[in-house]
Amino acid sequence: MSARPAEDLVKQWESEQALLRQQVVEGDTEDWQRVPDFSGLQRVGGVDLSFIKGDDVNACAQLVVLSYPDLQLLYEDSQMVTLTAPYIAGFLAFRETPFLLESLQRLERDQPQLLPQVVFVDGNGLFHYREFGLACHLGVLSGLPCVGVAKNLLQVQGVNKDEEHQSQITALQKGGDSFPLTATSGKVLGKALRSCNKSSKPVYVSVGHRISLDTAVRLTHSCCRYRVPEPIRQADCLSREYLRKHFPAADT
DNA sequence: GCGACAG
DNA sequence: ATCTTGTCGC
Repeated sequence: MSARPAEDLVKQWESEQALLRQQVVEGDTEDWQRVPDFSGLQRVGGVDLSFIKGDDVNACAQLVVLSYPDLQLLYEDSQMVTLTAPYIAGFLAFRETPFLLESLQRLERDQPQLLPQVVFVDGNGLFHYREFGLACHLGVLSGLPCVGVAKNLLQVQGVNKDEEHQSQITALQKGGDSFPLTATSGKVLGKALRSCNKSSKPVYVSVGHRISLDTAVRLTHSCCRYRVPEPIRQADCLSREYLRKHFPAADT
């Protein structure tokens, strides 16, 4: 009698995205975002989830807060969580957001003075099928400025990884160079950024919430020691470390 | 059937 | 996301 479960779920999720989408603030809202050296910015956050091999249900949700501009670790929180929602492209937020939000809420409860002034999210923001990726979702629900940084290009709204895209990547000569990811509509949904001199493979930056695209790109570059911005990289490293420690490889 | 598919 | 160490190159 019932339709395939995923179909109804996806429709429900689509309408929820459309509703929350209206709450995204696409521009700069903070004073530090408007000055060249980001003076006034002292804490940047990063979130990530790591999984145990062969297990897509149990994961470690990680939050880190780093000092800015030194990028030293000020706070870290690892929490094992049980994921219920499936991963469906375009709906990553429904799988991950609840647990990332809980991490931020624990911090607000226990050490509110350490709350980050901006959060880097592993995934896209407005650069998304319906312009509402994980970074927007977490931004709206937390109310915090968020930046989406994806390691792989999502082919959406007319943005393709074709020869044109490849040649644009080749033209990125040094860290900080970027080019726009423009939708068929003409709207710039994000930017491909060469985040440091060493890596020729760009990262894909887009607005999550309460920040402009240009500011997001500039800030991302300023937080990169390696290809992936330090807050996300630290969150990734620490969550994997946590899993290694608490769930050692179950070999013979 | 083929290709795409953030994490 | 994860499977995977050393290795070739700058």
